[in-house]
Amino acid sequence: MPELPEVETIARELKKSVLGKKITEVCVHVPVVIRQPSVEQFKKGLTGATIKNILRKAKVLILELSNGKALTIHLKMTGQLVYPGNGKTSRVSFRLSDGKYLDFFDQRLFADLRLLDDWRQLPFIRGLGPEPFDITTEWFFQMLSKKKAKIKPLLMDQTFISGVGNLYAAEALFRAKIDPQRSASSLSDKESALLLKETQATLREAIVHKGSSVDNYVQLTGLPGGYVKYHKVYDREGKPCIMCKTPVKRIVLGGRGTYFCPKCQR
DNA sequence: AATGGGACCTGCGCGC
DNA sequence: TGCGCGCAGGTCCCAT
Repeated sequence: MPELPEVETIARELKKSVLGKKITEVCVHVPVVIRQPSVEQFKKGLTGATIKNILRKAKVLILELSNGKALTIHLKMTGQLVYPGNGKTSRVSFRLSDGKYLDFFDQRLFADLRLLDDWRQLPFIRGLGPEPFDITTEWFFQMLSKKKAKIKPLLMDQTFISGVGNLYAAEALFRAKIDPQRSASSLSDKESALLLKETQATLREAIVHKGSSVDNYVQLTGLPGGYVKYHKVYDREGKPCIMCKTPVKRIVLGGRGTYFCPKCQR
């Protein structure tokens, strides 16, 4: 599932390969993924526009266009962007001025493509909390101290901290040795400082390895990301903890599968 | 107000 | 072998 490191990987690759190119044709093979505006308006607004800038906010990709509009893409869980693609088997294909296709795939059709006049006004983006890279240890501690919620669902709450999903929340909590079931306000200043540090480090390392290919995530080239082999707890239920050999436990927290070491994480 | 659960969706893995 | 069920999770929405 694409989280901040996966989307950052794709954004960096898009900058290298499609920045400055013009969209010459838009093929919408599966209309349901176009959430805004109508499919006709979407195609009309994109065709002929040049990709002027590419950025990422949390898990959202933003392609700013020469006509002042922006294409936003939220991959949700199974979305993929591939370049160069074949322009045929995708949900949506963008033919570019180099004659190649930027293909959008999405097995489960949860993803969200929009063409917006002002992406900053998109309610989801307006509601995003700061990314883990943008806060200080003092600030983070203050934020946690006001929250009774369990720490792991809170880390995944995009209005609280943005960019972290189920996988990296589990990894960061393991590295900080914090039980995912603890109330956020129960964390000491030292624990919260360590959690922020490990969250940042986990995300950075995942970016270096171009993301985690669980489910469908692939890089823009179609190759898998390389971070899965560094996962310490995620999807390792019953396997020995890498630190103490205790079997990794899986529980459901906030409706999501949560992996942790019951001995190391307190 | 904050939290929990279902809906959205499809493919895969499991058990019978 | 084949079928049906449960599960996977990002976000929205509604109920409590």
